[in-house]
Amino acid sequence: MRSVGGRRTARPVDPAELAFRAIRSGNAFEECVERVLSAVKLGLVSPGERLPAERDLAGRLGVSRVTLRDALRSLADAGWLEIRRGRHGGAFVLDRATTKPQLRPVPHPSRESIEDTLVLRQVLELGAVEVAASSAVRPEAYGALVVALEDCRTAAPGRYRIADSRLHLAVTELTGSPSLAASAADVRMRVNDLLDAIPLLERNIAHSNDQHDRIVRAIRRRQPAAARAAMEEHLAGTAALLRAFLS
Amino acid sequence: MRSVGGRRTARPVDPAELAFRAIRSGNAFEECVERVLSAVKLGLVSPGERLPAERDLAGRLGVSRVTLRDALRSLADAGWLEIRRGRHGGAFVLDRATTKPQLRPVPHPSRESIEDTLVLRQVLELGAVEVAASSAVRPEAYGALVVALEDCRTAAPGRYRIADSRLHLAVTELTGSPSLAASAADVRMRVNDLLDAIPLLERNIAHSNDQHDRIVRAIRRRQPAAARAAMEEHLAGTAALLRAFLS
DNA sequence: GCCCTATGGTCTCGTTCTGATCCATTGGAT
DNA sequence: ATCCAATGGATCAGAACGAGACCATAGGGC
Repeated sequence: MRSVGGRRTARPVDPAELAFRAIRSGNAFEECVERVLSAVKLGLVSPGERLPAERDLAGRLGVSRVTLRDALRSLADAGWLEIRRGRHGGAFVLDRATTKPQLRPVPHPSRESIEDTLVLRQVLELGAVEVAASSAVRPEAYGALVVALEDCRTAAPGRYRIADSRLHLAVTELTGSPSLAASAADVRMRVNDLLDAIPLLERNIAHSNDQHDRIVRAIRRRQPAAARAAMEEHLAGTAALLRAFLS
Repeated sequence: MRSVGGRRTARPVDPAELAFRAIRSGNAFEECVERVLSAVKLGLVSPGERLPAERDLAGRLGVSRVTLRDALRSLADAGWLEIRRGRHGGAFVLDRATTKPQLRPVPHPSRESIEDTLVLRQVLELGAVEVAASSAVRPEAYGALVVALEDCRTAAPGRYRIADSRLHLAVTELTGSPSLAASAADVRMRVNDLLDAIPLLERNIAHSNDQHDRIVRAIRRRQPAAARAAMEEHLAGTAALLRAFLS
């Protein structure tokens, strides 16, 4: 926990702000766009794959079909999806979607906001990798992990961010805790937004892949402490990068 | 991490379910009731204290004043709040609110749901206590922690649950990360709902208070490893209790 | 005693969201 | 060739929700 402690002069969170934080971050339409876009950006649906049918997806998201359709159409207009009709139709993720450059230049995040994100990520991902490495799972459950690892190694630079996200999420999925995986996915989106603001160096990718190897190996050998240590080192690298570039 | 690993045969989380989980858990009214009730049940507002003014609170929650008022009125009808008009009026938490028995007999939670909650809690609270113990904070920041600790020691049995929640949240607030504190508050509510289903033993309370002492001492001495170990033991106790009673 | 201010109480209007129904398109099964 | 099933496309009535204006009430300052 060296990477977080020491350098921070934390101001405690105000209980009132904690209790009465916002319930709705926007309207249903915007939240739908956000959610579907996240699924693409996190590699949870790959190019060429189809989203669930509108009626099904609207049900899962707890939103009316009309609202969902608005969101899908606007994503299609923006070049992320292609919507096809008829039997075996649906909303398909376009190939170019994965290499789309960031359009909206997001406002510079505050120092507090960056720390907030990094601390939460550290807690969730360190905890998750430890749980993943200490749970008893059937050997074939590691399949997704291995695939994601290989994907990171072979991914073109433009697709690296997605492959990396997919691998990290595969770790949290191994914990078997849907809530933990969901929280990790949320914070990973926030990290990705931060990462969009800084350059992606070839050298860092190679380094990351070595660390990924160590992490996955420790998980498969069921060595929680080693997995945690490897993940800690991995996260510290990104965190240092972000702190340096965004302050 | 012994308390979680080993006994579980985790089934990995389905990526599609992760990506397309629900956006809205209910309507705005219900979420308002939920949120305000949480604030009371978690001890974030104490009996006799006033909630923020309607206009202010509605703004914080991102909800219209009409909707918020509906929620407040229904909580007043249910005996949680007293609403007073005029200058220095507002919604005040009633004293009896803290000892209200659980009304709705919640459906028996599934085994998966219990594990989900316990795993997430373990990850968040262990991570938080480690961050809290390794952060540099001004000494007076520990004030809330000490008050909450003392409150646990002196609380009547009917109020113990609230004092305990307040202490655990004080730890997460010390991390300085609003998102982490918010996630911890959410999962703590889920834990409390589980705890409502099992008896509260005098012996367990005494034991818990000893562990609370150790945790707070380690935090104030800035010993992350000791704090984590103490918290791990503390959480394992509750987890074992819940697993035993709810299966 | 009067007025001012901070609060809850009420009303109205416009927007968003939902639920439901029916239509259009496509590709496979018979 | 025909039918059928699985999908997207379109529309509408009504409920939920939000923004704002205005009223009512209580307490404090002058």
